[in-house]
Amino acid sequence: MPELPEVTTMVAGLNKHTKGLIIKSVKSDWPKLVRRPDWTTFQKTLANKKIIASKRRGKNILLTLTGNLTLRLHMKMTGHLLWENYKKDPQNRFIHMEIAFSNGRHLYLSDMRKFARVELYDTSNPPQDLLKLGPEPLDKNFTFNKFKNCLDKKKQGKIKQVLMNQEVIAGIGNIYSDEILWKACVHPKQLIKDLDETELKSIYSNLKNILKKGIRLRGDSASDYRDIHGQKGSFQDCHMVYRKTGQNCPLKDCPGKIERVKVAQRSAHYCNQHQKITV
DNA sequence: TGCAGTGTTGCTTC
DNA sequence: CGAAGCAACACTGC
Repeated sequence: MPELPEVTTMVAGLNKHTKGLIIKSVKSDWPKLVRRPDWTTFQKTLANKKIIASKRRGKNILLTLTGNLTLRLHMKMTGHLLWENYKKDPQNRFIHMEIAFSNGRHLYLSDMRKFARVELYDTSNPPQDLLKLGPEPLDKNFTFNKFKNCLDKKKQGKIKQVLMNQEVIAGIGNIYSDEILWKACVHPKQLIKDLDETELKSIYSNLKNILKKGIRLRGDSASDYRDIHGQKGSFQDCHMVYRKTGQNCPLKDCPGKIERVKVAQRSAHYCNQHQKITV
């Protein structure tokens, strides 16, 4: 599930522990997770490369390596990275790749469902889908006007689906979009064209605030996510709607109940009283 | 017991 | 072109 806050937390951990380390070898019991180049070339190319720094772009982890190379990791649904001496936890059993460093330490990729994808490319020639990502929502340059312009491209779209569209804004997934819309008092199926200025402003500011809160709490471990030490984040303790179907709305004095609907084949959770569709 | 549901994305189809 | 459906995989919970 790693969304922007979880990926941010992982990248911070990588920069603390793996910066400057030299890769000795790479192993995998599921080489299929490497998209390109082919597994043998991947192994050979990585050997003796140094990690210069790690960064995040959307939900992607990008490791800048020597040799003008970038190692891209996408955790998809259930992937997370684990550093040497990580905490034992049932979610940390699914190790499918191991990077050994010349100082004897290791970085592991655990992924129950094996959806995670790894890609090594020339930094000057990044994959198309990375280039197509929308702006970073926590960027200083991501102003309210930028936000409105992004949404304008999807006038007929439903707000939840548009918030999760990585080509519109990068990094938001199912959990954070539900929480943002609950706080902004907007129904997940509300069409972009029917949002008024007040609602847009509220979505914009809550989007920034809730993602920042997710980062402060080191991510959401309601399910499988763990940080690189194998430890849980705590955003799940602050869920207002996500997977709370049937419960009372936690908003002060709101008599509503939490309901679940499908939006673009994903489950959306919302309050049936203070998140109404308006036209 | 069995099958629907689960955080994401990209490919195929219409 | 865009949107919808589904596959990739393994586990949980009804």
